[in-house]
Amino acid sequence: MSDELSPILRARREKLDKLRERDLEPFAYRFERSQTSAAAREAFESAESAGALPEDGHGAVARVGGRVVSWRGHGKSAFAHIEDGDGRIQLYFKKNVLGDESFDLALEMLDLGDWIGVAGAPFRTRTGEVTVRVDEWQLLTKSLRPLPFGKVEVDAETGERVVHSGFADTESRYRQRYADLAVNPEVRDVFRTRAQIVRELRQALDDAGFLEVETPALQPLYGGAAARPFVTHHHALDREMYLRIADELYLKRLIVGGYEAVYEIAKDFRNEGIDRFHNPEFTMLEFYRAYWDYHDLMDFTEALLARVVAAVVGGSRIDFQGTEISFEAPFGRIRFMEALGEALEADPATLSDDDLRARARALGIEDMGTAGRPRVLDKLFGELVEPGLVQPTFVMDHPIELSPLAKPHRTDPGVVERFELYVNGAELANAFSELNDPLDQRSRFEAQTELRDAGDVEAHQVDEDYIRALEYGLPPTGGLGMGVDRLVMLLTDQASIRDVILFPVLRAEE
RNA sequence: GAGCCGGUAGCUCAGCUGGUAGAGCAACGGACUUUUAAUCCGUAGGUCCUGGGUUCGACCCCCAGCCGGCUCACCA
Repeated sequence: MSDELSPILRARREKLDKLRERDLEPFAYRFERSQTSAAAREAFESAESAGALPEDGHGAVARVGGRVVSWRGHGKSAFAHIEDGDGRIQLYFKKNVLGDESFDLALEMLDLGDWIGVAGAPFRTRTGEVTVRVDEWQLLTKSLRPLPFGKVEVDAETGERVVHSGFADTESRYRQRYADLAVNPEVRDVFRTRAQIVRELRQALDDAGFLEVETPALQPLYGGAAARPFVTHHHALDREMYLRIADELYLKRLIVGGYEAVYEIAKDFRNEGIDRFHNPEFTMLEFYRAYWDYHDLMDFTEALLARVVAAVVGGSRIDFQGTEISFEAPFGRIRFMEALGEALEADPATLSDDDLRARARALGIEDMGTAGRPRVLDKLFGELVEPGLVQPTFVMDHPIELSPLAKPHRTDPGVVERFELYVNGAELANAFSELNDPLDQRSRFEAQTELRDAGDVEAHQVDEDYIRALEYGLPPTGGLGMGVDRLVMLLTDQASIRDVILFPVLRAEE
């Protein structure tokens, strides 16, 4: 930081110096806390309702710690709130209780943002708030930079918190997430819910007999999705390596190895654009189960999401940005070509490539000149059908060229046994009956190679080792990938992926 | 990558037709021993995102750039 401190920072440094001059340690080593703020309040209230409080109305002494988040001085007394992991509790500093020295020190030295520990007896103020009368206090950490606190107003009738002029600048909130979290408790709640969602997913899979595994994030070849990778270099091996874009091919190798059901919740990395649905690193759940096909996966996915939604929001319905979404099974199921045919009011199979391109152009889709037929179908689908898929819907049976790792449909030529789950017009999961014919897999990879040679940087590479694994024998297997961040967005009602990722990728600050 | 919007005090924001920057909160000093957006009196605080240009004069107009948001493009 700069050598010239702003006056506001200098004032705090001066307090720090004064504390040290008085041999008061501004950065303590520990604090013996007896209870959290919430526990202290509950203990007082239960004593109160049991009629167990002494004459003076004060409960048993509590030792609580936290960050000073508000301060209202009244001369020879002061009210403050501290906040800990459980919430806020009011403190009452009183000169004749603390003594002149301790009281004056608090007035002189304490700032919003400081961490303190206090010991004192809880009581109920005239206005009814459970409050700790501070008998002793101790500075735990001096804050040298003011946190961007707003003023919190609690509506007396509804009990709702209204924050006035808080910390709102999106850029600063993402860059300084620590400050965002420190002053916006509802942001902390989002990430608690995120942890709950991941925990629930994990438990559901464990309960269903899946084995949690870890596969390489650093890979010699990347695959399992169509995306540009991050490329890095291993010095000792002197070779290029890639950050994974998906776990898929490794997880299926494990099914070859004899595990019947595996899953992984991991970061994937894709070297692509950033917007409110995409962060370059994101969390993906993938699971694979022997003997299942994509119908089994759909049934399981419905149950999995129902369980998570029930655990997190307590029901089957959520409100997302003003839209009600129901996760009640069964989800809608539509077939890719049929849905597209309805939207086009014509059977896509009977339309020529030129017809399809003309339709795309009519919709304002550009750059369709070099795209192959499946690609055009995909674009048309994205434009015409996807936005309407608000309630959870499985889109089934995609064109084979779009799905190099999926098994051909058992009766319908030209398509594969695949589904994508759409919610609120966005893709949440992608799954298929896994292609387990190594000869077919090789020719699919080779078709990808042609796309690659034609300049498609996202086309698959040929993974010889993966084909070798398939040659040993992959049992019939169903596999699914789900974007965990997007699920968290839905269940926490956040419109941007950056609001469910603690430290989203941003450009350099300078 | 394109379009639109934004960047002014620590925070939230205002700033007219171009005339030399303001409020609330926070800070600092003072009053106040049950307040809670505490209140009252006073004080201080600015690289107006950066760099050019136009002008007697630029927070304001023009050009270029940086950063962020949204939309589009991209994206299994």
